Amino acid sequence: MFKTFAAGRHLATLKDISAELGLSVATVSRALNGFPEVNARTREQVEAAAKRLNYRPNRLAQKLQSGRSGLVGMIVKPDPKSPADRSFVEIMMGLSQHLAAHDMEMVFQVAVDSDPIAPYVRLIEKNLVDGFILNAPKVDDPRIEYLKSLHIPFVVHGHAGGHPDYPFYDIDNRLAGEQAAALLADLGHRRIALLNGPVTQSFALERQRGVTQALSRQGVSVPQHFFVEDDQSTDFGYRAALRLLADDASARPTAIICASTIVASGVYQAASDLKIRVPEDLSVIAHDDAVPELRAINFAPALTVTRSPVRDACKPLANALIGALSDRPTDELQITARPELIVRQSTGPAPDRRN
Amino acid sequence: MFKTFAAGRHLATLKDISAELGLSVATVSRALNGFPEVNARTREQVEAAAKRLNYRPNRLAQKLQSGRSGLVGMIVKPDPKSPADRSFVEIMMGLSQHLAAHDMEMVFQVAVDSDPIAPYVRLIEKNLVDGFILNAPKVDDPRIEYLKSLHIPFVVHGHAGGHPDYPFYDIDNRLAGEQAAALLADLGHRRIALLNGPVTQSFALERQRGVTQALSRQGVSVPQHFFVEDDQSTDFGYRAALRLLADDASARPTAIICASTIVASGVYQAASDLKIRVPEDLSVIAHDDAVPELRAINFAPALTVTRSPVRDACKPLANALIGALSDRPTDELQITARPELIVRQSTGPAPDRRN
DNA sequence: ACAAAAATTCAAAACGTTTTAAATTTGATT
DNA sequence: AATCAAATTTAAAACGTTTTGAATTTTTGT
Repeated sequence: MFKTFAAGRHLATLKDISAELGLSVATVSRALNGFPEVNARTREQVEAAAKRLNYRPNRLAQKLQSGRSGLVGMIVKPDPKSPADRSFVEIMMGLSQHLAAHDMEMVFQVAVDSDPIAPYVRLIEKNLVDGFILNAPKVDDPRIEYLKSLHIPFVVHGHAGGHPDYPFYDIDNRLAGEQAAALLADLGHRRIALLNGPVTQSFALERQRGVTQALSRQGVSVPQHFFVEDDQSTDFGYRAALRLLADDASARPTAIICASTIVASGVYQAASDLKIRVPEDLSVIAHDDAVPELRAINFAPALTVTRSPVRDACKPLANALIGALSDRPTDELQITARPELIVRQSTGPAPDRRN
Repeated sequence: MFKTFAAGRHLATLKDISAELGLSVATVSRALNGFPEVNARTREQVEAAAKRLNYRPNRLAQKLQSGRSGLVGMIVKPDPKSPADRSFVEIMMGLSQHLAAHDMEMVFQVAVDSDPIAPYVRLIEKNLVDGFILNAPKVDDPRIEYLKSLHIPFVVHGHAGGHPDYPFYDIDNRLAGEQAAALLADLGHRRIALLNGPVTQSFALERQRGVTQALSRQGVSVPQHFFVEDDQSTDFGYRAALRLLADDASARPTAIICASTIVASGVYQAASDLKIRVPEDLSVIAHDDAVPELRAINFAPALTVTRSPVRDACKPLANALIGALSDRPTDELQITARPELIVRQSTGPAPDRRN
């Protein structure tokens, strides 16, 4: 049998401190909040008493007064097409840590609604959160327009195309595509396939642009059906690779660019099933978010990647969110990180160039 | 450039409604909260006005008054030994949905501290949450003692051994172990190995007990080194299986019980590398949480499992938490679910029994 | 028509904080 | 010692809600 939350204990309040010291509540509040006008000795006493009584400000009362709650919302929408996609977890975990360092908390919610903004409305109308973290933005994401129209602070992991006027952290997905395609083209590959995420997601669109750009710069043109898009599952990688590699050796791709290590593992499987050797017959390169599940270095042969750890996004995102909450100008809070090209054993010269 | 949260809009308050109708704030509050003493016509008017003005109660003000916030905390501690363990995600996502249906929210936090209760203290002292969801309890988990001592409501996914006097949802892990071991023993297996989770976690301890119990009932005894425990990674499954199966055919296990499908996939890999056939030379059975990442049915051969979907826990857990928050007696809120034994193609008669 | 009872509404206090404007104390200057 | 300014502290209001106890209105019984 449980007592209610409040029943158990009494947390010290400003009033307790003020009673203890014979000061007014106002002075105590100011002392603790570092106002310049309070006497140095008074401040010391107050701080000592606060520590002694184990005082913790009541966030809810603060918010009631100030309009700030120290809570930020993160709403994730599971994609029914790829229920195993847990890319948000990394961000959530990292962000939560950095927010905690600034004494903020994250309110988490799963969106089940089909209306993309409904869960945001819900949280906003509850008057609970100061701002939001958005992830996996779609091209022209309606959530962004909505939050902007309400002047509610938010930061975006990724960005939604165009010239964003909101804070975001993103990696240079176009560059990642370019790096991968350029590496392969330099190795003599001419039939290069791309197993991409859905191009309604802006990261996938950018990657595709990067690949296309690098290829056309190098004068390589590939058939349309070499560009495949779907969820980012191993299964997708497996099936798509099987199909592409079913053609005879003169028509099938000699290199595959994968949206993720997850997809690449499917490609490895397909190649192994078809007795196609990596990298002799087929070069494989993937983009690597460095999530712990599937590490590129553990592939056999070790996987060549364009690498940009998701973890890297967390601190800048937390800082950007805090900046946005305190009215700092947006343009200071826009970060585009460069992926790193790491060449391992899964890429090699095009088959007709060997020897 | 962003305005602060509050700057943008004005949410209707009780005062607005009371002004609109010429009533007192108190009456409006009562009307909306279904108090019996308000006149039926008045209530109608108030409800109409509330809808018209799109009134939403300010949760923070409510909490300030009532001591309830409608927020529950979930704190997860990533295990440094198995950084890829994301078993909490399923619970988080499911629970968040059910909580939302009751107009509650989940505050999420990652624990970095080595002190297991520190993050709980933090959240409690902020005076923010009404209760907690605990997951992955250790045997005699200190968090449970702490929360009980403070009379703070919580529910546990899993349980911490003994005769719990707190609300929990757990599967019958001992039964799962028994089912698996009994199936194998019935098939004639005598050398049965167990790749378990760490027995400091109570689920793993229970499974082990179940296995031991079933085996001793059937008069089977296995060498100590057949019981292995570690994180629940594919890698662990792979390495442990390689080691166990390295012995010659008369000494090595003829069946392996795995803590999860993840571990089983490592075992399959090892068997494949050693040219040991499943199920002819080796039977494999795993416990299946039915997480979307790795589905037992997609294994080749399809994996025999004891199955109990994590998802099933979410609704009972949400209900239990809500019950705990409203002082319902604990014993109504204790649920132990039976796993289901699903025999597929990865288990068969012991090799010496074939034909 | 009048008092008593019941039904309904109200004003005010409370929750814990911040902030405004005013009051008090201290120190310096004459 | 009196005056003025600066430094420090205070009381009170505000945020939006619920609840207490009292006040008002309506209904009932005679």
